[in-house]
Amino acid sequence: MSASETRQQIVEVADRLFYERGFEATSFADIAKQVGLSRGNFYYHFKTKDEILGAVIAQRRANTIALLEGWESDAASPAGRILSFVHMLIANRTRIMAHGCPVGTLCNELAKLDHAAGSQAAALFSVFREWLARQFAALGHAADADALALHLLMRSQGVAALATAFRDESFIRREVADMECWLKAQCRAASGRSRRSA
Amino acid sequence: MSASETRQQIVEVADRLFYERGFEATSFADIAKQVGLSRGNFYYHFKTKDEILGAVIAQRRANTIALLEGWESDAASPAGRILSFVHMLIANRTRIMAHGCPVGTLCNELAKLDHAAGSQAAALFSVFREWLARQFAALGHAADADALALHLLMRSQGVAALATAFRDESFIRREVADMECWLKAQCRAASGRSRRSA
DNA sequence: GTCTATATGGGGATAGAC
DNA sequence: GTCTATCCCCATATAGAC
Repeated sequence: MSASETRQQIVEVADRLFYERGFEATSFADIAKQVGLSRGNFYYHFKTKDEILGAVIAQRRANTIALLEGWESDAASPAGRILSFVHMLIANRTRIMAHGCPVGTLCNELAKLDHAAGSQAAALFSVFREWLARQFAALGHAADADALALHLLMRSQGVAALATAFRDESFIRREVADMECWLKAQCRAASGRSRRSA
Repeated sequence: MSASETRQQIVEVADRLFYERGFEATSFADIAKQVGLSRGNFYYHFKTKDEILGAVIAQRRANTIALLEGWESDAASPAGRILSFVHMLIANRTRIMAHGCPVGTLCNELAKLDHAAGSQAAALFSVFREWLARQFAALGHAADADALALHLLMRSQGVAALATAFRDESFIRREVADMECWLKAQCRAASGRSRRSA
């Protein structure tokens, strides 16, 4: 197998294990075993654990950007795009109830470890934040687009955290429905304002 | 020093370190050092790390119940009591921005470790949940008291998660203000309903 | 590019002297 | 109740043969 293919496999397995078990709890041996590699050979591809973490975060960032671009082309309206974000909670509910939000839990873990990559992990949130802010701006909320983006991110994080603790799928669905209501209210507020100013 | 005093000191130090650094990342040596105990002597008080975790969770549970009882006597109205809960985010903002919510981050970590104590940690959420539900019921929201309690818990978790990632105090204050608005709306909805049914 | 063998450090946990 | 000394395991990381 070529080096780049092996490297890619390592990153994919590490990505999954860091999510399912956490960064610290995942050992080189765990990753090497699932890739089908000896521990020794592992170091040919990655010198340190932090290097793998950096590659995993970079891949998550690229995947996130691709995901958002997909939503951008799938949905015509800003509101429809924001709904795609909200419905991610339902689409990924099983994994969320088992392991939480991949971004939120990684940020929390790295914050506690005082790890240098903490800011790069937090930047994954920024990718969502800026994309959501653009959608809210397009919706007519130019002035408070960032605050609305953060508010929705906040809700998704809260839902993920409690869904993990209580393993309650109906809670997720109820809160998603509440976010849909909230979003509709934001749409009305924006169109109401534009009518008044017209 | 008496055994019970030493034990209590161990639990307090472990509680703090589990919060600040995480459960797995905290070693016996870390705790022993801060208590001023040798590693060997440590095992006189606690046989396993899980035993310490159990004691820490039990203490957190007792502290939480005491906290809620304090709010119960401090504030006369259910709305005032709920506000005490909401304002906890501001009172603890510095620690939250550094290490997240003690309950949420512990639940997340234990979920990933597939640790047996995960359900006991989640029960800490239940203490808040049931207390909040009682306040909402007293407010006149008997039918959806639990859903409202979960909704507020969800928000506090979301705020804690993003506050840790972005270290943004103004975000916390803005979302707390939004929760106050939401709470007022719930009060109006309850009193409006009771007037109509009268 | 992959392997085995190994160095080194730290973790949890125990035994037994004081 | 506290200590030192020690065991064992597993972690990251390296060296060098193939």
